[in-house]
Amino acid sequence: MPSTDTILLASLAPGTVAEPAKISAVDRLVEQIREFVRDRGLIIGDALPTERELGEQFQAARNTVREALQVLKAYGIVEVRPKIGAVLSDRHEDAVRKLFAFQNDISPTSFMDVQGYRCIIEAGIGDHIILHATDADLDYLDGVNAHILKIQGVEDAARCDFAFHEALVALANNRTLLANYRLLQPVITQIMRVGKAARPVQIDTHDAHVQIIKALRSRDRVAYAYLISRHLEYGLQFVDAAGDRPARPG
Amino acid sequence: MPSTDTILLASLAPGTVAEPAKISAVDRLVEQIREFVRDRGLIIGDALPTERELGEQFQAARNTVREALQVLKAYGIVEVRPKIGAVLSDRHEDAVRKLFAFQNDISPTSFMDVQGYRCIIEAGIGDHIILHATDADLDYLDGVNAHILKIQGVEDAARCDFAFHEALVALANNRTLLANYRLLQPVITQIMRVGKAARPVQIDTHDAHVQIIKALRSRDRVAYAYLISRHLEYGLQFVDAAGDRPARPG
DNA sequence: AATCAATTCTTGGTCCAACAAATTGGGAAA
DNA sequence: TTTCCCAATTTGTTGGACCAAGAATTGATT
Repeated sequence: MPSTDTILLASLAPGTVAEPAKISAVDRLVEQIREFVRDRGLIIGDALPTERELGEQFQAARNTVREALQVLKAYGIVEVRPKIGAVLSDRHEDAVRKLFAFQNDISPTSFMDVQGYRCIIEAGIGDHIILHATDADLDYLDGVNAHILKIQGVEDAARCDFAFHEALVALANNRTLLANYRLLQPVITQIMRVGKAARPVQIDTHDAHVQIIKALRSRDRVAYAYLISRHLEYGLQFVDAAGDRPARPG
Repeated sequence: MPSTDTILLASLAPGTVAEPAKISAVDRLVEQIREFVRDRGLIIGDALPTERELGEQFQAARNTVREALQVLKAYGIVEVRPKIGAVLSDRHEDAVRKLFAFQNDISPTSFMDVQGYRCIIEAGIGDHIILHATDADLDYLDGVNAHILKIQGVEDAARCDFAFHEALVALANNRTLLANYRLLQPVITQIMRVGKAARPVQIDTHDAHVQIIKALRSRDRVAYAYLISRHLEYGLQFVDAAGDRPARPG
């Protein structure tokens, strides 16, 4: 109820009104460099010209170029190594993820919230998976799931668990959804770490996944929705019990 | 199928391995400034010290401070106004959105994809809305919807339309979901613009929304799922026809 | 005394020059 | 040919300079 009050204001507010004139040299450079990359068709791993060359080419001082490169670096578009120069990077998604992560500080309530989100998504895509997934896809899911049993550390277990659920979401065959789900990777794996630290539950997790895959194989959407919900709520119990106040890293 | 091949590799890859030593002065400054903000309990709108003062306080040259500020600015944490200085900003979400936006540049396929995502989400949250939404919430939805008829421009119409769907998603009562949905705001409103430019469909849109709200009022989840799906597919037709190759802005 | 205009001062925006550190490449020596 | 060392190039960082614009102060006028 309180949240709904702010919705209209937030979305009807002027929002991002682009200021017309007065573009700073740094912002201009950022755009020019991006154009440069686009026009030349540069690809991941290719190196940009040196800072001095960029400055000469775009009529800007080296400091200005450096400020622009810092922005590009923050965006995960380039990665600059001493002596080599700035090379095009594929860390863009990481940058988005990192940035997105600092938005929701990890707190018990956000744990619950994220788990609720997963429940909505993963339960909701059942029909789509059943529609799109081939037997080969489900075999692949089995393969991913099999890794879980072969793993020792909590960290690796969490990563494997996430890989399974990520693959599940991927089967809905929607890039936007997958991208959004991946944004939550740090938070989700954190939830998994906490859960798995409470007690070793690899076997339980594996079995739950097996049942979920079985439901998908038999195209049983009701069973799938039930099993995935139960599976997610199961994990939530541990979080709720053990992760009441998760230690803040750093 | 091709996408699934990369999933495991992507998620099992070493990922973000933090380089142990050799933290740059700029990164150190970024962290120090964030600490400074935390420790002082500074709030949105508060001003940071001047660049010269920051440099003196943290033993760094002004150029270095500026590079750090560029990073903070890219993150949407600060907004620096000439003469005023750097002030704490709440544009963090905008930064995430902007960053997320230039990942998927708008193409017909991504139009389809985003619309598919919306279908999954908005149809999937029916149960949650029915569970959580009060009559007051639905009245509020009616209010948002009413704006659509009073509006002329395509831009405003798109914004209003988005506001309705955003409010709908908000009723699922999950912050994570809402944040994720909001990330797509630029893309979604773009879709709406294209659709509404094809022909003025305010009345159709309004009526569809009315029906959706009615379904929610009567707690009819089947009707809701049907209506929302049809509504989204309806919009998709226009996109498909008119927005085959949407003009690239800029 | 109050108000308004002019001046000064502060501050971000940009540029320049210089040095340190690191890595690369080539050249010299074995 | 191989190995080692030195020099050159490039990023990282610093300090300083100037400009433009806005804020603050000061002064004049009513």
